[in-house]
Amino acid sequence: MEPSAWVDSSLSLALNLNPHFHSHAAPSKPQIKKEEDLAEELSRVSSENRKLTQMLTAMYENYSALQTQFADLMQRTSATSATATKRKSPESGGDGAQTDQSSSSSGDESHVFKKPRDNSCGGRVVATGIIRRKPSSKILVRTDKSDTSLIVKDGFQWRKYGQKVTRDNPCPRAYFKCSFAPTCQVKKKVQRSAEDQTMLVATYDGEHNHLPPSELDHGSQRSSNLGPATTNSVGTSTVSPSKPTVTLDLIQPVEEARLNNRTGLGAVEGGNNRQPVFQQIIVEQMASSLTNDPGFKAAVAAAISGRMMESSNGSMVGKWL
DNA sequence: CGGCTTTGACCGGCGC
DNA sequence: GCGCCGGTCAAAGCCG
Repeated sequence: MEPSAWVDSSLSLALNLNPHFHSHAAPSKPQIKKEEDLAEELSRVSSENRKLTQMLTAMYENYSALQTQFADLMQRTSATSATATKRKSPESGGDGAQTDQSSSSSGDESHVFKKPRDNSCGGRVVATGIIRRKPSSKILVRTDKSDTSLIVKDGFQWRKYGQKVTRDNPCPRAYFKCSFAPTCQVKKKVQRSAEDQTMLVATYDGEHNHLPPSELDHGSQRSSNLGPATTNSVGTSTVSPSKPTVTLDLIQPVEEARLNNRTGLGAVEGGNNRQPVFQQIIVEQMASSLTNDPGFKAAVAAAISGRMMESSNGSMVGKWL
């Protein structure tokens, strides 16, 4: 399945950016005319604001639908693998996402707790998501075919400290440490998927003990993003005009679901029945994230100025600038 | 010159 | 004990 096919993530900026195109002939009473124009513009801006809010809400609903579908898929997968694990199948090498979940995440666990094979049963349980003793998450990032780098832009600052070719994948695996805070011990591994080489698989180990640099720059107070390796829930990397990537967090939905249950912000048992207040918070965060992003501002400014140049023959530029 | 990447060497765990 | 493998170290080189 192609996630990007389900969610239309394109943000149309084709708004009505020229408020004066339906102005009448030269006014005889300029002052009144100006007030009328201002009122008209105000109502227009309000309606566009509503449009944007609706778009954000729609985006959020698509996101929730994806999460629900993935949670269902994971439940079915774990149900089947619970029976499948009775017969040990090392290196089944099958479907990428599924094998990643079962084999490599248990491997990640083993490296942190230094008791890798002592409790192989425990490892299996961990892999199915019933017990998670360590914040480890995995994300898949679709990249351009021509992009050969192993860089996943997630809003954090990473220093590469190693690269290795592993046995089960001809593509090298890169090892990164968080370099933003010296005390931050978060690591991540990035490797191209063996099945689909346009997909980067990033595995995060540990928790950041700081905000993402981009968040700090903006003075944002969203400390809730300190979660497991902070897989940039809604704000950080979604605005990346230079690289049209679709990020699908394969672990976070489960984690977030539990968090929501704890905080009472939303229930996820068996479906997508979050409370409106949570939706509103998400929408507000997305909007805030967009408005705080200098890149987004620049893109909007460029779009606006472009439209102005097109439709106003240059005469209205002065009014807008 | 400092920070980052590259890359071969090294280390520890595990299976045989 | 030996070899394999994944993960890490650290020296060398690169770059702004």
